[in-house]
Amino acid sequence: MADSKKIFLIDGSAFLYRAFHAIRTLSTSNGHPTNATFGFTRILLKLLRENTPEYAVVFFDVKGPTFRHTMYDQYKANRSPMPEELVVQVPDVKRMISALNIPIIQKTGFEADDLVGTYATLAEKAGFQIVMVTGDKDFIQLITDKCVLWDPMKDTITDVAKVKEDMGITPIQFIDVLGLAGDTADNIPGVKGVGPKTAIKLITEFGSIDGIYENLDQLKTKKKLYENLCASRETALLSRDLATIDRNITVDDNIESFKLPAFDTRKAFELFQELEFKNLATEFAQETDKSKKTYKLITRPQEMEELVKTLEKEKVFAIDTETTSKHPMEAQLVGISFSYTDNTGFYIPVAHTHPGEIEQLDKKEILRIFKPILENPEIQKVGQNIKYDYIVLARYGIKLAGIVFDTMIASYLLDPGVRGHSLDNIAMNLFGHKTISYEQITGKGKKSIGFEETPILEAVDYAAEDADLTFMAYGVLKKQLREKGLLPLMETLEVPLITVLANMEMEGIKVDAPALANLSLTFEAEMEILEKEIYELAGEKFNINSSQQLGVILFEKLNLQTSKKTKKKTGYSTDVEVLTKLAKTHELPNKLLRYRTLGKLKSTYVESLTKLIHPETGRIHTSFNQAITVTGRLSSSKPNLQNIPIRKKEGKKIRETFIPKAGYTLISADYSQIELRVLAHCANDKILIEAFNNDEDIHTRTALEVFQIMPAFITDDLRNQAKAINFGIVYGMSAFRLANELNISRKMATTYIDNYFKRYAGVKQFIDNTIEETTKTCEVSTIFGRKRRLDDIRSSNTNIRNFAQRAAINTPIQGSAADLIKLAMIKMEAALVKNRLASKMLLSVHDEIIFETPMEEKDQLILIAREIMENVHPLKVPLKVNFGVGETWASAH
DNA sequence: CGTCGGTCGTAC
DNA sequence: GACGTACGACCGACGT
Repeated sequence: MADSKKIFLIDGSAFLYRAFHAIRTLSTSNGHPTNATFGFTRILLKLLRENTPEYAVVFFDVKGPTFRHTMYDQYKANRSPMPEELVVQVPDVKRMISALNIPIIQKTGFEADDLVGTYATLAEKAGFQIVMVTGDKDFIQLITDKCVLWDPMKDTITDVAKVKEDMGITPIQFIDVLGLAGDTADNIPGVKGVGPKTAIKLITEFGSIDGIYENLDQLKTKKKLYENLCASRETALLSRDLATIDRNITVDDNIESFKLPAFDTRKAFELFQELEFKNLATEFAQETDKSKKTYKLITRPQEMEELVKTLEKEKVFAIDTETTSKHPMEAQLVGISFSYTDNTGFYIPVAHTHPGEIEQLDKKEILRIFKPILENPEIQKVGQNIKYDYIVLARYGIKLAGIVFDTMIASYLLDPGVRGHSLDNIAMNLFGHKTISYEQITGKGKKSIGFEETPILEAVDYAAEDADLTFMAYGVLKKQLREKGLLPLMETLEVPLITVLANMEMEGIKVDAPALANLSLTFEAEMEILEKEIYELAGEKFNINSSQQLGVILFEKLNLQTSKKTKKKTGYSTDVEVLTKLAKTHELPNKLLRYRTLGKLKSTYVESLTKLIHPETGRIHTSFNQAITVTGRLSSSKPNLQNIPIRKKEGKKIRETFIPKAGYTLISADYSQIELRVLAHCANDKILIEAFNNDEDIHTRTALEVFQIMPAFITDDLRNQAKAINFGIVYGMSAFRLANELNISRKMATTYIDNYFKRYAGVKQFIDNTIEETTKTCEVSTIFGRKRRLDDIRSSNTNIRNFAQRAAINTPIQGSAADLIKLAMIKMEAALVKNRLASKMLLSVHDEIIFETPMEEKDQLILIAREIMENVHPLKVPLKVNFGVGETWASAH
């Protein structure tokens, strides 16, 4: 038995519905529903993987009347038609099944059930073991010694023994059970008053419907049942016939045609990509077909000289470096790869520690050969995150020039909403290629080795592929950028910014390490005391850093007033707002707030900054990420220098540890109200423009407008309230939030907002227009043409839609401000060079640029920076920059 | 022992 | 539910 062949007969129609209902909603970005397709795919793949069947076939019903409708015109009459969202998925499901190379069978006038019955009979005759794959109990009648029923969703197998055990009948008797009990789903009437239980009992006793009617007298004692049976004789027989699965349809009986070939991986991949099943697409993506590729190892000087000549002639090539670290300021060069035409790549090993058979040319010699071409601005270079390679090469004395394109940034500009613009992702999206993974070469986790330790022959394909795919992606992405009108933004803003950021990263910023160490000690000492006091107040030790444990102490042990739950409702909230309230009634929350403040400063700032001081430069070198934020802002990481504290006293001490090098000073150049100025420009708002043109204090002006009082009556408090309103507008704030913020009634907040929009009518118009336009196009743009997709703005979910609406308002404002400061940075660097200044740009914090300037250059730098930054791009309002000079970042601000 | 979601806090 | 954009420390659940 075990060696007989197994065939899976799959009830496609049943799974279509089950998948549709099992998975709530799922659709592609353009709104095409995919939940049923996804669910069906999952079931099918699970089936194929867990059973690796040799034979399988999927059956579907055909729309329209069947022979059962001829027998009984009310058959399935209560069935509502297939929902439209499912109808549109049927072709997808069938394409998916075809891509997996599983045959599909359907026949006009019959249901999937009858096809399963017929093929089960045929297969049994042919000596197969049969597994019927369905959740439909009607199929029980088909079970035999060779044929079982498997429900993959519940993972239950029903065989002859199970039927006997559950119901005490044989499978074939189940037809008669259905005949008596009927089936509401199929609108099979059965006998009135007889349900499944009674039906089973009757069939167990009498063997069949015929048996019952032959012995009807025996049931006279049960009056109701007897009467019902008498009245429904015809119906019972009809129901039985309706419930009987046809096992003898005329069909093509070539079971061998159900033998499964391998998947059509390519087709499946393309379909999954089309349906936006990302994980499945990745799974079905194929590794690059190596026969198409020419990846060459270059080790001899003559070969290198030849390659250089070719690259010179080609005028544009992709470059990629292999190194020992992800951080460009620490990385040692291990190898360089190039590609100048599709499907080719060259790898030059530079410093593999286990070269194997291969002889590496001396590093210096290699760099000498390639330096001229790398530094030649006429020869164009393309890279994937080329800022990284620029920094690495710069540390080897090579100043990479002629950078014209970065595939990571291109991918980002095309869709900044997508997280992840790695070459792997890009290659997958553009070519459906799975790249050779880094782990494949170096191993994973503990056992992993550095790239320098990889044998050269194993590194070649990996390294060359990166350059190859980068070059290939360059061609496609450039075309896509052009089509979307994003090429100017790329070429005039993002590409020139690459080297500006690289230079800033390399420059780094000095921190006062001893001062940091002192802070650490001070914080630590106070935290220790607080810790003891907190345990005492709590009456026990607990993990102070665990908000969960803290919640239990505060609200269950000490019975303090609970005010709110956490966002995801996982427990009590213990954030600042809550603790501050509680601090009025209990000392513990008060101590905790202090503990949290110090802990935050110590672990997030003091300790991490200390760790990140570069051993050679003694400075801190952040990474400015150019392809992360949805709005176009930069982000900063390792460490994040864009959230160094400033607002509170303790935090300010951190900022004070950022200092200039000897003989220099720090200068901060801060755009004043850049976002509100951008808003004034975009909204073309009369009052806002007037206020900025007159260089008024914008918060005071808003106070005047909103509160409708004389200037003399504007207090600090009123100005602060107006400030909150101004900020809120930029973020799309609600009356609820404003009321909370200002501690006023919601009604009052509504009045303020109404007043605001009455006075600033241009702003109101801008918000309405933006939402309306974005709903039409699902896209917002900045002044410089940067785009962000906002498909959610059409969501039927109010929360999601509101969120998208606020993002639609905020993005052009935040994004345009980001565009402006990026351009300012580019122009500033050029100006520093042109004026032969020794000043350096060190940091950019959204609306601020930090310079390190020789004392004697101070005034000149401010003059130049003001000129450039304030005139970076003409708007309907002037741009204003405030300067601060100081011996620490805190005092420069 | 790594990953990942949740919570909290810092900046603009 | 209720204000946009980030990074990252810590906890705790979960999987290997």
